[in-house]
Amino acid sequence: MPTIRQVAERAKVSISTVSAVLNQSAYVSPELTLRVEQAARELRYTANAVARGLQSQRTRLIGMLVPDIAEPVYSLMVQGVERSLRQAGYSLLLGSTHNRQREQSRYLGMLRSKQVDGMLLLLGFGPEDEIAEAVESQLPLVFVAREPKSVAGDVVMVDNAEGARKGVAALIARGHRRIGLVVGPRDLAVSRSRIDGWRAALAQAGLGADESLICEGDYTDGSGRAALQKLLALREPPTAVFATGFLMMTGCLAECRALGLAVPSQLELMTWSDSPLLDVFDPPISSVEQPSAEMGERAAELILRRIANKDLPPQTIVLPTHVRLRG
Amino acid sequence: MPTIRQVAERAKVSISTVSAVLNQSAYVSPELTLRVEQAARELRYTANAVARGLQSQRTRLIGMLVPDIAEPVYSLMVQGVERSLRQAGYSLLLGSTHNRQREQSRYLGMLRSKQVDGMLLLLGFGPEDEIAEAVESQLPLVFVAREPKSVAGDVVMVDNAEGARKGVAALIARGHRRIGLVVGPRDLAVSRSRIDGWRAALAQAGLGADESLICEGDYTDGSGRAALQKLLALREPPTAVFATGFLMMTGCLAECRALGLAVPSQLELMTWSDSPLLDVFDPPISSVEQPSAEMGERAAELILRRIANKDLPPQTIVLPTHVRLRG
DNA sequence: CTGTTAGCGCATTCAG
DNA sequence: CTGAATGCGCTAACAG
Repeated sequence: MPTIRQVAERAKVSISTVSAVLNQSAYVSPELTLRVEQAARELRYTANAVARGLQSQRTRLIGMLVPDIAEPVYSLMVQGVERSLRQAGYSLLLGSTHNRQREQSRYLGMLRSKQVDGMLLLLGFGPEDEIAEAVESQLPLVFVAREPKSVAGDVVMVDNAEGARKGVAALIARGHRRIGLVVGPRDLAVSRSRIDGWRAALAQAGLGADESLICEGDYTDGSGRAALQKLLALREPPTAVFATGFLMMTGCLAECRALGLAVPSQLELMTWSDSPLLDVFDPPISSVEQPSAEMGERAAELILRRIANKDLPPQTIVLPTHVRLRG
Repeated sequence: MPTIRQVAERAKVSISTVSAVLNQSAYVSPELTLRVEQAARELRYTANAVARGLQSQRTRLIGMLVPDIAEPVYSLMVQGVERSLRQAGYSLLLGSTHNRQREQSRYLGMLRSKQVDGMLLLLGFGPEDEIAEAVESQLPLVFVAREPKSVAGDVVMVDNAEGARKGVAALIARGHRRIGLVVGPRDLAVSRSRIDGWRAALAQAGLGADESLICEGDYTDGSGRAALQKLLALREPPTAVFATGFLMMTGCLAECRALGLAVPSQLELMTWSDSPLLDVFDPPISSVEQPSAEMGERAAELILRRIANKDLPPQTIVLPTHVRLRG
């Protein structure tokens, strides 16, 4: 790889002149500019971003941690983030935590050491203090689809309680009285909010909230299958199940298949996802839609904004959810 | 962020001693080792990977370019790559090219400037010379799901011609005689191979290959819809359509829905994907499965191997495809 | 306006 | 076995 020095030698100027024309950071006479540009082209010179990063203390790197890249909701968010970042000339450093505390910590350290200019944290688990530390370290940070209670940072989210309430209310309006809820781990605020929404909808309809209808999963399809088994084993099984994750829903669906249960006639399914696949496949699965790709875009915008100005007050963006009834 | 110098001062040793214990690159007396470790812990010291990268000329960064992160096949590959890289202590720099030549060039430059230790190129478009240049630049490079003709590099792929042949043969075995083919752009070797496979299957069955049954798409669902429209408008429309991309298939399916065409009874659909969703949804869509996640893993292993030893002979890994008949 | 110089944080000689 | 010195490639003062 050619260095700036080689370009300078070839153009017969000093390295600072080369730097000046490359960064347009100072006036350079047209003829020297031309000589430099030509030399750079001939050498196929590309500035070394590592050296530049060391000097400027900015890497133009944004770290992003997601639970699982292959889950449609997250890949949509990643897509949105990537789109915004690329436009702004930033690159994306992506990591998958698989909802594991250990992986998250490890990645947090890795991203810190790589000197990312900012981080996007999706639905992180675990002790708030580790996160709080990251916040205090002044590193620009945006939480996505997470509800940090203790820390004051930038957040992009949807109103989980309200979304769940609307979804369950829609199921009630369809005549369901016992509605199972498959949520993620309870130590996530997101899960608790959704449970609250489920309760609120039932209360509004004057229905009791049978806690045994709540199943905890870990967003894998396996946990979805297990949850459905548990729900169907109840003395009074639900007639509808709201599985708040795409894979957990497909797990439920697979279990229905295995049991020969007709969907939605024998058991109605609802999920939390905005995958366009729900429109083209049977059985019809209603859903609470969140604008995942847009959340990613907004998160990227937020982090860039904060990088530009660290003193901005923390901002929370709450995007709307929509109930999509199908079938 | 604390620097190595601050750690040294706090531990009352020299910088090189700190470096030695942190990298275990030289013997340091137990007591000094202890002092250094404690100082590092107290300061929450994390080595600056940028400075280290500048010095060592290795960033432990791997760049990966995919056409579209949200396409299931690619998110599976990304997942596989990320899994392998993380284990090896490398980070993933991810970019989406949207099958656009411009974006690909831009990213290629960006990754070069970021001094990635290696690159994973998925199904890249465009002039081979740009790619060839990257190869000649000695930068470790692995092609995935691409068939570079001119260059000799590491490759992970599936046998596209054979996969397509098997898929079409299966459709023929089901009684179909006119089989539409929706492929990606013809300037991709992958597409040409699949067309070859389609032809081979027809030839083996003694059927003519009507070229008007071949539609070119761009892997978006919109292009899938358009392709199906075109196929159905033929004087003699196909009874089965092989859409060689997940989104192109869902596009076809959406169009069938819009037209009230029953799948598979009136029109059978086959796709090229290993999305587990195909197992749980209706209508049954047969598929030619490729092990996408594994391709990602193998690609990551290959690039790490090459980084470790640049002089290894180029290797091509061809993974098997499987026909999954559904419905 | 252009060239010289001093670090950015770290790893790595080489003396001591 | 430990510490002082050099340079990775680049930017930003500063001097000329």
